[in-house]
Amino acid sequence: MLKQTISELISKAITKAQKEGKLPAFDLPEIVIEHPQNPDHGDYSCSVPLKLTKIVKMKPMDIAKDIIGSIPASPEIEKVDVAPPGFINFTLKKVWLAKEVNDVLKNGANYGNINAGQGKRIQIEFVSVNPTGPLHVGHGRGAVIGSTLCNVMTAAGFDVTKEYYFNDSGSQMDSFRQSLWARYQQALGKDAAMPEHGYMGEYMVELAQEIKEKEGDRFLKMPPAEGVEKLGEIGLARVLETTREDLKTLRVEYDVWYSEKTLYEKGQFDIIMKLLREKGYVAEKDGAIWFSSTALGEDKDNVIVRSNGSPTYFAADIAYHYNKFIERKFDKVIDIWGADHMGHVSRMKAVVSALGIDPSRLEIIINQMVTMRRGGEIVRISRRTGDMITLRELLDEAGTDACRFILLSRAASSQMDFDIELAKKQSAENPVYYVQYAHARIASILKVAEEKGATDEGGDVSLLTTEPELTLIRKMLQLPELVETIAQTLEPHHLTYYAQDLATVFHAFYKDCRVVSDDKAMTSARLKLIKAAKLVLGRTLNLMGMDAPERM
RNA sequence: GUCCCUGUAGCUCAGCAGGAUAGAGCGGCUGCCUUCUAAGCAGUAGGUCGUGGGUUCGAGUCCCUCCAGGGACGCCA
Repeated sequence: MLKQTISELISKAITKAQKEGKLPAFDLPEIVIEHPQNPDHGDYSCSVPLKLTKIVKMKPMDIAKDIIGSIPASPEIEKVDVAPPGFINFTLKKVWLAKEVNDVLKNGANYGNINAGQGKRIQIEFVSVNPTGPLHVGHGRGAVIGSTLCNVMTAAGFDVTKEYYFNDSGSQMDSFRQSLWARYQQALGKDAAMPEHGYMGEYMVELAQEIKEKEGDRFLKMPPAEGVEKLGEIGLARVLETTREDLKTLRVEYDVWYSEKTLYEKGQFDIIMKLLREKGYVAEKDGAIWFSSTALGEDKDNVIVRSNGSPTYFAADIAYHYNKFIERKFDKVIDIWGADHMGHVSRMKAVVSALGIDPSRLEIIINQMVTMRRGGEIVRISRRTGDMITLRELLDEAGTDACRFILLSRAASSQMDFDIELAKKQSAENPVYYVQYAHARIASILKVAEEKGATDEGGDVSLLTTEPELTLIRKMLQLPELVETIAQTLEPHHLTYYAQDLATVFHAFYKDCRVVSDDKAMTSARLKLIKAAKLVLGRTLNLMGMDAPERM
């Protein structure tokens, strides 16, 4: 990648200048290369001379001059110059830029891939909602961020496992079973009260009705405990199936669906209890067993086994992370949780280090809440009261691509508004259509070219010299850089901005440059360019999990 | 009360490990279709980056105070 080439060029130049005695000795700082906002400042810039003033005690402009004096000529770079107060600016050769079109075409659908991950194994767990009811938008947000991040990490050269963890044991599951049991009895015309903190949503009534129609009253004929258990199993399977379907519609699919229950059945829970006990992180108090997180700097200790003997959600998650790091040996684990899990972050990191695992191998992304609006009015969403807008409803109303784009377009750490009326009403003006339109437009030009017998064969890309053409190429070349940035920062929302930028420069090119014309040589060159642009646009949409339509 | 996230244009939000004149979309206003898709393009208006200090060559970005919105503080998950 060019960014890296330039960075190396500068560090070599500094070393050379040091050897020649122009610069004093010091350890090389990290050389950050960026794109100047003002195109007059060239294609790439570096502010390292400014950073060096503290260490070197020279004027930044002088440092910059010494550095560029030691930069050799290279095939990519037209000129290197110094600009006050101490920037080094690089301008690329137009011919080199134009030739890069061939590189994009050569890489095809793989363009943008890099090898930052070097095949390291990484597990990304996201959504992981209790299987007790339908998904809502907040879950959708985690799903879109997670699946997009998976796509990008794969492109960045990591070996990614996409995983959904479902809590099929524990007290919420009990509550689900009891609620379903009550609704089932009601569906059969019996008088039954809902449990106190039960799932009050209408969907439970529908689920009970559905089961009644398929299975009849057979659960009532069993001993009550068994009936609740068997009914619960069927209900759980049904909810999981719906979850899977909804996510599939959102274009989110997993490699592994991981059951909490198995952590007890297959022994991971016992192992972590033993390990924590051996390491002295376990205390007993009030009849319960606690993880001594305060010993690791936490605010408070946390219960892992209740006084009634049942393990907590925290205990299960410890066992699950033991499985991720120790048993399955992932190099890195990323958990994507909703804002309601914020309190869970620091104790999870603490317990991971208590197990002897470097906590920097665990990354946790918290996605903030989504506020739903219908027009100006805020709609509260709560699964337990059942007052909610489901993800399914949203997908049906606004479409997968529009939903994905909106949910992806904000940093995970920002709360966001999602106005359903706007999403529906504006669907024709939604940014996603702007991007897809650029793709469809290219497809349309290619079709016209084909009809007229024009071809890109033998096209000479060095004919591409005008600003709209070169601006388009420059933007295309940023995709690999973006993949690298996202792999580092774990912030996939930048893709939506890049996609819009790329579409904008294409539309500007389209306005200024006629592709299919009487000039055969130019037609061939530009056909190459737009084929490459189509690939990059398509890849960007593909990374975001969206369609790249041939016509609109 | 303690901890975490957020506060940037009328609205919704970017601003990538401090760097050159603070950006986009939507909305407002003015133009552009006999030419490959006008779901488009060009132009224009709109900001004391919540407040007050500090760090330094330089702060929307880092530190502290305060204000506002949201979230978490459970033997729920």
